Amino acid sequence: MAKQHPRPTESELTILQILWSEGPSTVREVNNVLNVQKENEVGYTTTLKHLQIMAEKKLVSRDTSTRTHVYKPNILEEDTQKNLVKGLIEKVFGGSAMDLVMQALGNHNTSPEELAEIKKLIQELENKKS
Amino acid sequence: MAKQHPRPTESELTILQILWSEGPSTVREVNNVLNVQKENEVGYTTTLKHLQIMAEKKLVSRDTSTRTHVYKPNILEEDTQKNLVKGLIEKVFGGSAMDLVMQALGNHNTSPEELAEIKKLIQELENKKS
DNA sequence: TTTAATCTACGAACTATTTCGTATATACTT
DNA sequence: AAGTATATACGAAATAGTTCGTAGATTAAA
Repeated sequence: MAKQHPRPTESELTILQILWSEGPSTVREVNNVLNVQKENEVGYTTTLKHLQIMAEKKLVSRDTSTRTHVYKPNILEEDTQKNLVKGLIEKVFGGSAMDLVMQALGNHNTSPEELAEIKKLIQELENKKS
Repeated sequence: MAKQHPRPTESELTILQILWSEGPSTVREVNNVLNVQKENEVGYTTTLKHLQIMAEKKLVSRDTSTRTHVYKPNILEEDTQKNLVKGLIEKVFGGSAMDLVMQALGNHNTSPEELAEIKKLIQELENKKS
């Protein structure tokens, strides 16, 4: 059975995104990324604190062998997406994955190529069923 | 331009679900539903307080003409779903609605009928594009 | 080697959310 | 009418999340 990590908060999710896309990073690096993408400055120690708490929660692990610690995500981006989608489906769509899909497709621009890809996936799912 | 309601919290969302499915309800009624669906009892005044706050935030409106107030949702379920999906796509799927769809389809059981319905929607979207 | 820069740890303020007790008013029962 | 049940309002404790200042240690620069 897989371990049960607590659900990341908003801020934690933002930081996880950075770690997923940038790879293992120092507090300074994470903080820099935060400050280019956000309009409102985030203090260095704020980011530090977040990462420390995330380490306590085991959302990240860190290498403390050098003075400047290096943090890396301890959970997979895909698993996190999966959990959040699952939660949303249960919480807001009465358990119907399809309702969410319809909503997402209907209200957001999706290119013909993407639609084709989805069709391919549906095809595969239909084959698996039979 | 549409009005800007604050995003409902978890608890508020739970209560909104009840109002959407049950229609205009009293505090007592909402509280009863909460207590059958949840394992842990929720105090009456807790539910009352939630609804009062939600009224302040304009998430619900209430009829106070009788002693026992009647609350009804002030926002549409569909709009709320739309906002939450939009947020999730931006926050967790890098803006790609398709990634969310793939995730949702891949990880949850979807019946052949539902898949057919999604295909129909895709068809419509493709026609619209051309 | 003194000074400046940078790092972690820690505590604490501040805000948001959740929960409920108590007071007070109103309606219902007997 | 007296007593019980039920309603709203309000305050405030309890919990969770966010933000940052300050202290002390370590490294880099002058």
